Amino acid sequence: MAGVDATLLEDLTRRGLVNQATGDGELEQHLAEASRTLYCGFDPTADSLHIGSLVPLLTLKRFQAAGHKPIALVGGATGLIGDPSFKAQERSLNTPEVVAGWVEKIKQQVSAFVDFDAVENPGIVVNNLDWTKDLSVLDFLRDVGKHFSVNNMVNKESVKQRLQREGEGISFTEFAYILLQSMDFSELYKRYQCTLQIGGSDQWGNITGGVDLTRRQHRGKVFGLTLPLVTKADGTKFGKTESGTIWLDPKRTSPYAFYQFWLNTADADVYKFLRYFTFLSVDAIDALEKADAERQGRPEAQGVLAKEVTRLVHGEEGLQAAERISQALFSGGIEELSQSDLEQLRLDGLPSSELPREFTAEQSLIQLLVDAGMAPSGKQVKDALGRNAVLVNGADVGMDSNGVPAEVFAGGRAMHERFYVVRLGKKKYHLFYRSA
RNA sequence: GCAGGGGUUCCCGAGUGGCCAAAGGGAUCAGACUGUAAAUCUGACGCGCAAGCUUCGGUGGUUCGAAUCCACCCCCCUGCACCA
Repeated sequence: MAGVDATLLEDLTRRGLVNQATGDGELEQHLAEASRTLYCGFDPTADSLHIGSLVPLLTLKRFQAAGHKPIALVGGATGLIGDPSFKAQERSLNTPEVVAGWVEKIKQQVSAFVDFDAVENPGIVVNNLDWTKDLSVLDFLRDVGKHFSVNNMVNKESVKQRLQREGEGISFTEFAYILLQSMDFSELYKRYQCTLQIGGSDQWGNITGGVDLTRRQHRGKVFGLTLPLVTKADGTKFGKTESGTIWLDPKRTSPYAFYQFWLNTADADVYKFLRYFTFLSVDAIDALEKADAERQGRPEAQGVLAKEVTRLVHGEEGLQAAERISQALFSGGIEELSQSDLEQLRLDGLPSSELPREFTAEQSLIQLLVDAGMAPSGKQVKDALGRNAVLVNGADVGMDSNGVPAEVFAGGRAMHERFYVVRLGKKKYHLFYRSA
């Protein structure tokens, strides 16, 4: 057996990645002794994971790097039910076809973080639908249900608000979710000698359920470890921006937008995020923090964070593209961009739209920008226009230009005959062009 | 099924006949200041450039006028009953 890195848990702790663990410290020894198999589940609630899943995903990777065997479980079954943990309300069910489609997408996504070819400790991806789809209700109730105490389940913190809070209830379906997830752990223990489940802190109840079930069904000693919920210092929700959730799928969130998201991390959060989301050593991160503190002005940490995480998720190419765009837009001189630079930015994922040859009478500048997705409502564009916050190829456009888009996008004002870089506010860019 | 409580603009939450596109807070957007920060201040925040238009679970009604009153319906919560 290849050696395992016995300091893994210590490193995780230093990173602040350990929220809770079962087993009174026995886990550390368990992991230090031998290469273990562990798993983490990802339910398909959309066709892509978002950055909320990044912490567990990367943690799986950390375990593998330390010599353990990771299993990424995609919840083809659990996704059909819906995890009630700490959810304020019952969710509507998705059809089996839809969930099955999502499962495939999530499988692929997850696969990027697990090394299947490691000789000693290859990872695998499984789907819990495989061992639940043919299970009969009676078998389920007798073999699994019998091990659960409703009294116990009712006392779980994760469903408390649904049980007590006025205005919301919980269906039996969601209430039974924990049985399914617990079954997964027990099943993986049986099939792969999986002895550790990791997950977000909201998964504690489900994880301990699995630990108990494994013991009851197989007299197996298994462990659970939860990771902290990612929070921001200002109290707002992590992973959301003006334009919505940050997804891992480049079709939903371009590498550029992804990169920008991390680059905009608040100082108060950035070092914590570096520990959570990168593989840089804690010492290196501490050193960076110290250097930033000593230097006046802008810290380097955000740049490092954006670079590292974008590379992890979108690869070197995605990172290059993101950096090219960011460089071009924010480090001055858009007017110096060559025609091929502009073309490249478009390919790199800078939001862009084609302009019509002729403008109709109804087309106002405001409407054009709204249609391009630069703002959700015309009011915002109007506000920006009124404050000279709209720039076309570097020159600001006032409210009086609203009615005359043909003038704003006149051929003579184009870059290389056909490009217009429009900036709204400080950070929102959009490339308008006419086909060549 | 019965009784009681409730469904308001992204969220929380005021509003119980006109002064309501609807208080306040949060989130969000823009401006100033900055570091593409934070904090702070300013403006915006249903839709529409505007005139204006469409909202307060749904449908009808009363009224000059309804988020506010009435009727019916839908949904949620709590308790009781039913299941026994």
